[in-house]
Amino acid sequence: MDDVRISSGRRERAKKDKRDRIMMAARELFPVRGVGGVTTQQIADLADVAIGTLYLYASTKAELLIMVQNEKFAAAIDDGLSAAESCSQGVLEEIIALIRPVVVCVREQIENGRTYLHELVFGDPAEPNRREGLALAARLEDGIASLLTRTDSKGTREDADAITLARVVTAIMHISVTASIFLQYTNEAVLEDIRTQIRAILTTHSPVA
Amino acid sequence: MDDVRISSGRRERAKKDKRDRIMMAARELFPVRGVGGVTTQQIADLADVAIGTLYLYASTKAELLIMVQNEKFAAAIDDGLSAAESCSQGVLEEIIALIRPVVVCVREQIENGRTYLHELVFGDPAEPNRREGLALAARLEDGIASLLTRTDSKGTREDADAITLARVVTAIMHISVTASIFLQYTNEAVLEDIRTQIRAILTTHSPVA
DNA sequence: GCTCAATTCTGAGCCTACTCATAATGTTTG
DNA sequence: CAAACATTATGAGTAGGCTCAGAATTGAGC
Repeated sequence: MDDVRISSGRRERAKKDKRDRIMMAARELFPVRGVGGVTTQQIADLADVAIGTLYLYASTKAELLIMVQNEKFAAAIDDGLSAAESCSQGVLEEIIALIRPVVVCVREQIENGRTYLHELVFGDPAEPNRREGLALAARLEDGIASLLTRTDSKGTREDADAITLARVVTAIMHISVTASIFLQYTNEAVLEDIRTQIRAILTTHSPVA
Repeated sequence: MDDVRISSGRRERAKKDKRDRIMMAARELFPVRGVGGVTTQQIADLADVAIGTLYLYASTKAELLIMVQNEKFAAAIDDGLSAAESCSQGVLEEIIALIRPVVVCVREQIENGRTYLHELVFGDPAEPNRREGLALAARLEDGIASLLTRTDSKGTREDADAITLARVVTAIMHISVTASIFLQYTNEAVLEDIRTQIRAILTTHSPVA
């Protein structure tokens, strides 16, 4: 897939097999015990590979988590995009509709969710899975941006502004989902809080001088 | 200070001494090598206490970092507050003036800075030093909020909105300073990026429906 | 089939944050 | 002053993420 040499069948198949087993093991263990409750050794054992091998396929425990969470994240974004589609209660609610599945998904196993978000933002953007996760985040941001441009049919807002505002919305969401203070909140309470912030940034008209 | 019993001198003094030595050791080592480049053992050695003792005074390595960074953070906020005071180029620039020292301070040793911010937001808010750090963050947010209310002499904006917007500004700053993508940027580039985002949220007027 | 190089796998071992049973030190009481 | 109690200090030990020197496997050339 990424090498010029015609790599022989057996090898490739064995590698794919291992990769799959590792992914499956991670997919099974992380949700149940949480990142902190699983050791890489346990994942290696369940995948039936040596610990060293595990680290041949994922350079980091976080990378492993990202692999797993990317799938859920992607699904949530898809849900959000179509939910936003069939929602005509104004930009604010459209954005919320888009965001809701993501917030719910991240908070479903909050430990994994917040670690995931943190690792995406904080970790090495070169690592392949992180790249993919960042691409997903970009997809989300684009979705928000297009909601902002579309509804603004009066032509008041520039496209650049929409993108910028989308970034801000993302930042708001990130903090509201990640910060410890909100851990005890219900999903709806968090969403309400996010709604308040988005409303504020969409309403403002200031003398920016 | 926090106990009813009249605790006798020697004990108290010894404790204060140790606390001070630990603080000094952390203050000396973290900036030079970065959080990741220092072991708790090294700090304990320099402070001339056993490793176990270290953990009697700081429950975590992160706590230790927070202790040290809180001081810098506090100073930066003070700088920012007075800079914002003597700046009359409109809200936007006032906010930037307020924020600039904080951004600079956090990015001075970026590893420590971003770890600090993350630990503040992510860690257990009950731990004493984190409490203090969060109080500092609140101080910053209040500063921003009051800039927003003050300049808005037309009475357009509610106080509640100002506080909400201040939270948003904080979120923007947090991400722009923490995310790996911005690591290579210069301080001014980061500030320019933050400026763009704040301008966007202050300019918008949308049909919120 | 056999040799040799390239690739992949392995797990003992390293590093470091953090704990906890025990020792040392200080304080109060008789 | 000694005994009894309370507080604080100690560092060997534990746990878990991650590495790396060597073993095992595979495919190519003959």
